[in-house]
Amino acid sequence: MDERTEDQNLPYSVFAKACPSRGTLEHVTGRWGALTLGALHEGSLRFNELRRRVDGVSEKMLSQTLHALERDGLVHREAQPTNPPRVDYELTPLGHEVAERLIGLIQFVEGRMDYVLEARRHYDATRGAR
Amino acid sequence: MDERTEDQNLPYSVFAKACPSRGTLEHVTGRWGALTLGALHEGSLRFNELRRRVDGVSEKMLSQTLHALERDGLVHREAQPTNPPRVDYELTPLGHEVAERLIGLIQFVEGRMDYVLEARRHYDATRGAR
DNA sequence: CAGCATCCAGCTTGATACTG
DNA sequence: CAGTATCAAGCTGGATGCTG
Repeated sequence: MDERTEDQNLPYSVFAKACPSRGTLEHVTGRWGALTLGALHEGSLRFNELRRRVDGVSEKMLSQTLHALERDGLVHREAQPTNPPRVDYELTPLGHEVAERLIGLIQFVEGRMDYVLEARRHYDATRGAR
Repeated sequence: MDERTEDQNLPYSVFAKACPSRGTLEHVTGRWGALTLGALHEGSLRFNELRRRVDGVSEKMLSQTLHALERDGLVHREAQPTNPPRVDYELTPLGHEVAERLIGLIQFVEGRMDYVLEARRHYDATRGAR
């Protein structure tokens, strides 16, 4: 059944369905999670700044993403009880570490896109045109 | 000018909506993509082996995932024209490099799950119970 | 400004059945 | 074994409207 849990006897394994790390990973690597972490890694931002920076995100998704990241302890929410309200979001130390690794992965992939696109061209030429 | 515009001048940026790296990243970090890369990083596997290893994946999703990764040049498909057919999947060198970074991220997060779970508990206690 | 609640279109996904 | 085809269901996510 779960031979996988055997060969990787890690405390929390994404390979285990019921493991909470699966969820956190998805918050981190999901489209909006990744972009949000990327944006906040450069500095703290307010809600609407973030919304502009992470272009294409809706209020709902940004709000949802921020809640998930905050709940996971990756983002800190600083609300000032002023009027109009001002809320700043920033990464926690852990959030920064996660963001660094994520950005590393992203930049690695971006740096190989030529190779990837070439592979795609080849794949499409061999598979499609036959 | 904001840095996003700069980003868009860079070769391939996930921050640009229309950039193909966004797609590749999603193949890599998506649930099945990540698990598939993780499984294959330990060695080549046949279709049904993979299916058993990546527990919970349906034929359709595995097939789809494999195609996407193969098309991106991360997975190599080795089909033998025997009967019954035998097909082996293995990571390409690039696939291994991507997998390593991805696994690094995953293990980092897994290693901090105690912190994350504690953050969740705190968040739920402060937000939920009011 | 900073959000939450609601609705619903559509994409993703999983089951099932079938092919080579 | 190694897939493809099809279809229904469910979840994702965007648009809209409203609150403090």
